[in-house]
Amino acid sequence: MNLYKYVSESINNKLGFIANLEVPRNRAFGDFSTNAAMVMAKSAGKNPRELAAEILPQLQELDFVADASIAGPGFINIKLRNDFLWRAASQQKNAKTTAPKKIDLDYGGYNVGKALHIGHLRTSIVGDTFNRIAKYLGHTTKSYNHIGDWGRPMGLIIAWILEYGMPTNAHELNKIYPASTERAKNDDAWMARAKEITAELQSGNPEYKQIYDDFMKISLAQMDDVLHRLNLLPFDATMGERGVAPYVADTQKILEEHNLLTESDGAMIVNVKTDNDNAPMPPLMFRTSSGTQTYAAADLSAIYYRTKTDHPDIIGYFTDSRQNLHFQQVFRVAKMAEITNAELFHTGFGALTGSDGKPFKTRDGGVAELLDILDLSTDAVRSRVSDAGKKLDDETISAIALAAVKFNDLLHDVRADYVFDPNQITSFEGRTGPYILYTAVRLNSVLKRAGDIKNTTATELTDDERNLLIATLDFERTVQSAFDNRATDMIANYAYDLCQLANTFYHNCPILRDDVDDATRARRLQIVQITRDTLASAIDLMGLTIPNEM
RNA sequence: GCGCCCAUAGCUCAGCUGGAUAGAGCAUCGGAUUUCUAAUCCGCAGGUCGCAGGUUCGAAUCCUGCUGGGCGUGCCA
Repeated sequence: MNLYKYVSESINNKLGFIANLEVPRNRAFGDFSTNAAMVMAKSAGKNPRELAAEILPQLQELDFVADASIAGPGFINIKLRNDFLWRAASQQKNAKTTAPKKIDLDYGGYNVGKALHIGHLRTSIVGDTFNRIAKYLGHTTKSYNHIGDWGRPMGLIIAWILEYGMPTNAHELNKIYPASTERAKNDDAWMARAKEITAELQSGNPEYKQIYDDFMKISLAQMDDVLHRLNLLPFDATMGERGVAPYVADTQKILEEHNLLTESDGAMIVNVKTDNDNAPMPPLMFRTSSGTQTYAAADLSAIYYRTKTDHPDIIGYFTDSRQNLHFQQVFRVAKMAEITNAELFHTGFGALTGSDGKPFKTRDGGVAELLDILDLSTDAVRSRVSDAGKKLDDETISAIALAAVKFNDLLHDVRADYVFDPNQITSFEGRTGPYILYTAVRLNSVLKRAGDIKNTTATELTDDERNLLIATLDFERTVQSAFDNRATDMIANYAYDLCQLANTFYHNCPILRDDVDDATRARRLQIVQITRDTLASAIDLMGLTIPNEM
């Protein structure tokens, strides 16, 4: 049950007034507080405290209110009845929306012929978690991996392969693009050749197409490997620049019908600047002067394709914030040309920086590869396990290591830059993924030892028990809020807060010890079960798995 | 130049509904288990919420200006 929503609506119905329900920072004040009296006081021309005294009896009539009192400038603090709390917490959670939507999600966006690097971490993890959140709420999603598989990098790679031969594995393949780009910097003829090959590949040159198909296989296998290791939901479609290429002509036709396309310096552009813009708003480039497809054309055509085939209510993108302007342009054109009616959103991530505030680089100055980061974390877990004299299998070690990386990434506000510190990834105390999993393992361990759990009732609850139950009742609101705000970090922060309360409870409230009476034991076991189930749901939304032991 | 984003404890971050004494983790220091997993728990200490104004009964939160940083600003994707 969404406790907050229930209490808030009940109070509003009772008072016939939309009041603001808050959770007091200091829990000693109560479980909830409302500023209704303070807000109403102004229009009523009354003193807030006097008004609070008038509405207090009405609130006390509500069946879930154990106690309501006036505090400070006119807050009304409410304490919930224990039996109500118990019934609410014992209910099956149901966060399903009453208005399910069709949502196309675009994240991942990997590049063919390049290793996945640290920059792909957020789009993968945050996009995947958002997808899981949307599904949890009952929406229908379709996830697209809009891969970079048709642009100039393809020409650069093919040019290299023509000269030096086909790579046999991903490691070799990944070296080609950087090498070829480096050469193009000082070799204009090489760059011209790459551009030419790109244009010819796009217009169907069979020789280039064959080479392309060959290294594409290596690249797709590499992507699958990473997806698997990150425990991401499989993409519903891996369809990128090339996949939408057949729809560019249709899209172009629509732009022409709306008289939006103009020619400029040999390129085809759409002017998107309006008189209201004081921001720089360059035109959207639909086709380059050398005749190649642009990424804007690909994204527009993707919107066209998705609208035609999926009829989505929402199309959402998760990429880094450097593409903010790009998506602004694309969205404007999509609306100007009436390509879609769907709500379009783009969530741009901040960068991962080093401790100097500059984009994160490895010690040798290179870009950190994603798999290297997972390996780093795995090694740290392994040595910690062996230091502690524990024996855990590889699967468990991988699960813990992955939790460390993913949770660290999910924890931060997606819009802000955050400092990426390898030491933090390999430190497992406090607010970390391993802490979350450890808590779940502890709770599972109690349940396993306890055997069957019978439902019970409770009217007396200790503070530790109450706080924990109330926290579990905040889960549905958190998921909804994470969805509304596209803020996956809310899930991670919620999970951490829940774990803190769970560990405090665990420490202070013995359950299976001999000196615990039956009623207390039954009550606490049920609390453990409720907490475990809630935590497991949060862990699942983050795409983590709970090990059997830690 | 112009635009967007960011600035909270030594460090990393919450505070996404404008509320009461601004919260965590790490690091430092001090405690707790012959006990359901110590990757845990409890405590001490640590803050002019970048600066200056404004709106409000009330501002870390909203507005304006400034400073500092990141990113972007038509043929890379």
